[in-house]
Parts: sequence; C-alpha cells; structure tokens
Amino acid sequence: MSTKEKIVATAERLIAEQGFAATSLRQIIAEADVNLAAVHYHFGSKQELLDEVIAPKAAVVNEQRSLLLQRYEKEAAPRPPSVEKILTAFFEPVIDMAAQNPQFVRLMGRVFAEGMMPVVVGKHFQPTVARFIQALRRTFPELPEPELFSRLQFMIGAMAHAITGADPLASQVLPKDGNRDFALMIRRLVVFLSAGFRAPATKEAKK
Amino acid sequence: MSTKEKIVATAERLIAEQGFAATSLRQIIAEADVNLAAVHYHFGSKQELLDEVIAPKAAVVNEQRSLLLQRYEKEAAPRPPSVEKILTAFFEPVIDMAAQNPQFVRLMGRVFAEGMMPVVVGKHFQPTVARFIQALRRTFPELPEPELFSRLQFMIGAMAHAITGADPLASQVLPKDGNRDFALMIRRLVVFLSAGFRAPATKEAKK
DNA sequence: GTCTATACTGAGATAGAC
DNA sequence: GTCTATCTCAGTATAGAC
Repeated sequence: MSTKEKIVATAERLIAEQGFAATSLRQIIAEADVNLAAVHYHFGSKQELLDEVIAPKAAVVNEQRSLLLQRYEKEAAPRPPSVEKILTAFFEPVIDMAAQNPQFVRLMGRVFAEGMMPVVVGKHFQPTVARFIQALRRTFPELPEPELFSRLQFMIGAMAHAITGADPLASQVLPKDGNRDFALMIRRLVVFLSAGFRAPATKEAKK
Repeated sequence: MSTKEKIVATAERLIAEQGFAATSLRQIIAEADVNLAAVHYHFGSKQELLDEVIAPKAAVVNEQRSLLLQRYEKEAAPRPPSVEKILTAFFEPVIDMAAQNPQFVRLMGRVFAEGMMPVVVGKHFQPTVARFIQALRRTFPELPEPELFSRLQFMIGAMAHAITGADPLASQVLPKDGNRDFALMIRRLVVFLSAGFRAPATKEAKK
C-alpha cells in the first residue's frame, strides 16, 4: 500500500470512530506509520484529506441515485413520480452503501454531526441533489416555492440527524434500541417526510 | 459592568456572529478588555463560558414551554392536545425569544450547526423536552414506540436545521429569500411535522 | 516526485506572583 | 480577584535529503 493509500485508509477509520475534529493528523500519521509532512504533500490540508476520503464513495452514491431517479421517472411518465419514489431513489443508495461499507456511512454521520454537512454536500453531492429538488418541484407544482424550499430544509435536517444517529434524546431519555436497523429507520423517514411534503401549504394568516 | 459580565456579553455577541469554534478566547478577552486568565478563573473553560451564556435564556424558554403545554393540555382535557398544539407550545417561546433577542437565537443556531446540539440540549433543555415527548406519546398512542422515537429524531433534526438557517442548498441551489421570516418558517415546520407524525406507521415488510 | 526533520503560529489551559 | 508567563497540542509551512 502506498503512503497515500495508507493515509486515506487510516483517516477513514479514525474519523469514523472519533469524528473529524477529534482526530488529529498526528494520530493518523502515527497509526499509518508515515511522516506528518507527507499528508500535506499529498493532500495539502486536513480538510482536503477528508475530501479525498469522501469523493470516490460519494461518486458511487451519486450515480446510483441518478439511475434510480431516472428509472422511476420513466416508470411514472408522463406523470411525475410519487414523493415516495423520489425519496426512495435518494435513500436506497445510502442503504446499499451502509450494507457494504458501514464505516463510511458512520464517517458521514460524524462529519454531518460536526456541522460540516453544508460544505460536504456542496462539494460532493450538489449536482445530484439539485436534480432531486427539480423532481420534487414537478411532483408538487401546487406548493409555493418558499414553502417547498422550507420543506426541503426540513427534509435535509431530518435526514442529516437520522443518519448521524447520535441522538441527544435517544441516549438520555429514550430506550436504546429505538432504531437499530438502519434500513428500517430510512423507510420510516421516507414515510414521515412524504406525509410532510403532502401537507397542504401553510396559511399565511397570523397564528 | 463586572469582568464576568463583560466576558459573557462579549462572548454572546461574538459567538452569535462567528460561531463557537471560530471565536477564540483571545478575541473575546481583547474586545471585552479583560485578561485571558480571567476567563478560566470565572468559568473554568471555554465550554463552561458558553453554558453560562445559554443557561439564563434557556430557563426562560423552558418555563414558557411548560406553561403553554400545560394550558393546551387543560384546554383539551380529558383528551390529549393535538400535535399542532404540542408543537406550537414547543416553538412559540422560541419565536418570542427571536423577537426580543435575535442575537441569542442566532447563537443557538450557530451552536447547533456546529454539532453541539446534543450536549446543549442535554444540559439546558432536557427535562422540558422529556415532558413534550410524554405529551406526544399520549397524543399518538397507536404509534409503536420505535416508530415514535424515530419520528422524534426526525423532528429534532428538522428543527435544528431550520433554526440553524445556514442551509447548504439555500445558499447554492435555491433562491435566497426562501425563508426570511422566522415565525412563518416555524409555522411551516409545525405543518410539516404534524403531517409527518400523523402518517400511518411504517409497514415492517421489506421494501 | 516522495518523503523526513524541523520550525512556526495560534489555540485552550494552568501555576503562581501580586 | 487579577495578571504574567508558560505549557501542551493543534494545523500548517519550509528546507532539503533521497
């Protein structure tokens, strides 16, 4: 394994275990048995190292998402697909990734939980996410745009927090076994969000 | 103003503007015109300084939330209040706080966005949140507990991300003026979440 | 092109004088 | 209660060996 590969593999493991901020470059290079400066030679910065850990797997998820959405759009044509189908196309690839590489999904959860979702999504998932937003717009043409945008934000927050898994309440107030099964939790999320999207638009009247 | 008060006031302002991690103690003490060691004398650590900034305002929100929930429960008795009422009791105090102290709500959004929601909620909002969970449990007795817990997580994620306001997509993919009005956004959130909670329980069958 | 050794800057935290 | 000085550790940058 090359120096670069050793760094990437060790970084992925440690960040998945401890989070991004809590994992120092010095810990990574010690466990990978390489020199500190090699990190900056190959990657430039800690942030760019994270990007190179994420990029290849994000590409896989993006492609699967696009393929699934395309399929569902064809199946429903000429009508737009249901919100359930759109959300399934969005989450199914994440379930697959979780099955074959749980460490990576845990890393993404950690990174999201540390507030890096905006930059990570912007860098690695943006074009595909934009396609899904367009799909939802076609499925809900009666929703005013501001309402749709708000609901997209709600969806993103719910999704990020669900994937994170590190719930403040689950660990302190609720029983532990609430959502062991990742795939089941995602299906619950699709049910919850679909109903939310289908709700009538909020009335503008005060209270 | 005492040294301690100067530190708290300056910290609140700077953290609201820049975030917690991005605000160094050295910047706070420079603008407050106090000594670095005074922070550790009065607060012990940067984290505990944040806690003392949050605590008094969190207490106000907690009390208002409890009062509102109690009122709605009396009004609906002997039946449990609607999910809309419960969520309104939860969010109304935040709207009030945003109206009279927008800086503090921005600070909370920042802190949530930096992944500190679990610890902040655990420290400052836990008992009241537990009461709201019990209320939702009574309103949705037909929902299996794991399903209810999942939906609570979705709610928490959507809420945190909505309050944060720093949406990854809004700034890059969507128009800017999606949700200027905080109170309107919260009412949209209540509509969205209420519909989600009312959805039938997820079927256990595969796919 | 790759990598090592070392140094720089800024962070939070701490000890002890006053 | 307050302040000076210092400690440790972080990410980063550079010089130069191979």
